[in-house]
This record gives sequence, C-alpha cells and structure tokens, in this order.
Amino acid sequence: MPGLREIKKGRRERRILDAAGALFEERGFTPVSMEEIAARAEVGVGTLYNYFSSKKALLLSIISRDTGIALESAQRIIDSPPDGYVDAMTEMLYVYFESFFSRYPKKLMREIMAAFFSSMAEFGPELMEQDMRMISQIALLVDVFQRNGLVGGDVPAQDAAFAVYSVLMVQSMVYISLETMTLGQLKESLRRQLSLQYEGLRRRG
Amino acid sequence: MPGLREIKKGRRERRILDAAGALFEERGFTPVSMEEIAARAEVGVGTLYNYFSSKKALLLSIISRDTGIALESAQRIIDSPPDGYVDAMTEMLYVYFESFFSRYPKKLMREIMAAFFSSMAEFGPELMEQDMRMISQIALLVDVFQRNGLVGGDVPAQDAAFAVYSVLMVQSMVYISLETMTLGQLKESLRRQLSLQYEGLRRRG
DNA sequence: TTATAAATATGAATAGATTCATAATTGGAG
DNA sequence: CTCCAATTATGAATCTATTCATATTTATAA
Repeated sequence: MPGLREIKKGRRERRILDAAGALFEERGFTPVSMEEIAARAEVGVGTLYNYFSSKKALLLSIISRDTGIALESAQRIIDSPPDGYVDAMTEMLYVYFESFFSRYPKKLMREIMAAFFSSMAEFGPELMEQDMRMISQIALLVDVFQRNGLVGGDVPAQDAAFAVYSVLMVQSMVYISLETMTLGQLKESLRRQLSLQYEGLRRRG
Repeated sequence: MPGLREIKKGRRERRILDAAGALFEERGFTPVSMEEIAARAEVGVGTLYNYFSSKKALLLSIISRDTGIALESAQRIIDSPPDGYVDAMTEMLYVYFESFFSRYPKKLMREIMAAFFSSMAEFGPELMEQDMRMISQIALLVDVFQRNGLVGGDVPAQDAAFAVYSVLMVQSMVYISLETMTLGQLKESLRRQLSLQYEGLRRRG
C-alpha cells in the first residue's frame, strides 16, 4: 500500500518532469536554469536534486518517456507492413524519427545527443536499453520479410536490424546537424540508404 | 612577413593547445579547469578566451589536429589496398579508429562526442568538414573496387562511402559506450557489418 | 626617440549547476 | 494524541566557465 509519502513523491516527480519538459521544449536546454524549473514546479532548487541527479539526467528522463511512445507507434508498422521491404522499413524509421523530431527543435535534439554522450558513463545500461528495444523491434520487421522471402534467410535478423538502426542513427545526426534539412529530405535520404543496404554494394551478375 | 605580434600569437596558441591536450589526455575534459590550463600554458585565464571561444572549442581544436593525421594514415590503404573489398574497407576504418582511440580513453571520447553535438550550432560547417573529408577518402577506396569489378559500377561511390561511414560512426558509438569492448572486438564487429553491407539484405538467387 | 592607436593580456566580477548542513515533514510506537 | 527516527525539502555556500573593463604591449608615424 503506497503511503502518503510515496504518493506525494510521485506527484512531485511528475510535476518536476512536466515543468522541465515544457521549459526545455519552449526555450531549449542551456537557456533554462534549474532555478526556473524549480520555480515552475513550485519546489526548492535543492529538491530537484533529490529526484534527478543532474540537469542532464532530468533531460534524459524526459526523452525516455518519448521513446516508449515511439516504440508503441512503430508496432502498427509491424502489424500491417507495406508490401516492399524498403517501403516498410522507411516507414518504420520515419515513425521513430517523428516521435522526437516533430516535437523537439533541432537545437534541443543536439543538446539531447550531447547529454546522452556525456552521461553515458553514469547511466550506460539504462540509456542503451531504449536503443536495444528499437533494434529488437526492427528485427521483428526484418523477420516478416525473411518469412515472405524478400530478405535472405541466412542473414541474422539481429545483425540486419543493427545495420538498419545504424542508418537511423546516422541520418538523425545528419538531420540535426543541417539546420535547413526538412523532414521530407530526410525521408528521401533514409529511403536511399535503406535501398542501398538492401541491394548491397557487391556487383550483381 | 609575419611580425613579432604574429609570431608570439602562434607560439601562444600552440602552448595553450599543448597544455590543454596533455591535461585532457591525462585526466579527461570535465575534471580539468580552465585555470589549470592557463597555469600550465603560463597565461592568464582570460587569454584562453582570446584564442578559443570556449573550453569545448579548445577540445575540438585539439582533435581536429588528429583527424588530419588519420586522413594521412588512411592514404596508404588506398595506395596499396588488400585484395578483398571487405578486408580493405575494414583496414581503412580501423586506421581511422586507431588515430583516436589508441590515444584517448573512452571517457574522453565520450566528452568529445558531447562537445561535438553541443557545438554543432556554433561551428557546424567546420566540424562537418572533417567528416566530409573522410567520406570522400572512403569514396576513393570504393572507386578502386568498382574499377576492378568487385563493387557494382551502378552504385554511386559517394552513397556507398556514406554508408561505410555510417558503420564507422555507429561502431564508434558502440565502442565508447561499452566500457569493456576491446579494439579486437571492435574490428570483428566492423568486419561483420561491412560484410553485411557488401552482400546486401536482399535474398540472392 | 616619442607619441598614439590598435591589438592583446589579464583577473576580478558574473552566472548558473551542484553540494550539503539544517529545517520541516511523515509514519509509526507508546 | 505525542514523541521519535527516518525521510524529504530547502536555499545558502561552493565551484567553474565565461565576460568584460582595464592594463599592457606592439607597430607605426612624426
């Protein structure tokens, strides 16, 4: 039975996350001070540190909520995938993208990536876990196409999924680094890379 | 003719870079303060900011020196590449890796990646330039194998090179995120991904 | 050589994340 | 209900990157 103490704790944590999330979304990471977050959450500054070990941890905690949403959305692609492998996988990756990039501006995404790397030592496993889930989910889609014969049955699905994830990751980086790149261009770029990966580099014949 | 002013300026900049480089290599980025760097370079703290716009800029400036070295080393693979495509490309990427990873501990590499992302808005083009050079260099190697017929002639070399670069990038991230991964394991992983990329996912036959 | 302006160097002042000693709150025992 | 120990909240103090007004140095002209 959760006592009053637990309930309050949960409420506060949510209030802090909401306050920080709203502020980060509005103005980015660096320009928002812990003092502001504390004020908006109606809490003392020190209290923030009882719930999150650092400002970066706070940021990462927010986005891990979103990864959960991304994984759910992607499930519908697996349930009824487009016919072609490239089409299906492009859609799948695009769903992942949209979960983050339609909400957060590029500037914030860069700060998220930076936080990700600099917190790797501290949170290693938890941070990676989200990505592992994405890879496993991609593997499920690969498996669909292995069964209908479009993808070679000798290819380990996990390896293939990792390769696809690489495309996702690198295209994310390219997207956030080029201020002018649009989601449309990104999608095209994704398709191009996935197609190349599907066909392979080796000479046919 | 470079006046005394220019000469002194150059000397100072080098002294600062050397001091910072040595300290970062020893103890990592965050634990080293600007004050320490200034002391070691025998310069006032404020002076550091006349040469580098921030601590991160200082770090990135140091590693861009190393990218130059990486590009030079890789040239020898292009000049006399191993026979097989996968062997050759694995060696190529491994040379890039070694230029950074044999010198810097993983902890520092993470901080470099973090600095990279959070400085993207400020230095965008310059930062990307280094990577573009790597991609172009990889394209040269692709071209070698297109000419001898191992790689399909219809594949745009730049696209193929970008795909290879993706493997490099993602494997770098995996490597620095897993504290226990060795360079040997990395190389194996590289080869595996490059091989998959060469053969393609599509069913053969 | 001397004077002047431009370029540089410098460290004290600022700003913001994090720590930590202290105060307030809670759950449970008597 | 009252008190105690454990938990949690709090903001003042600390630690650092960064800024900026001031001092110093350099190049050039008279």
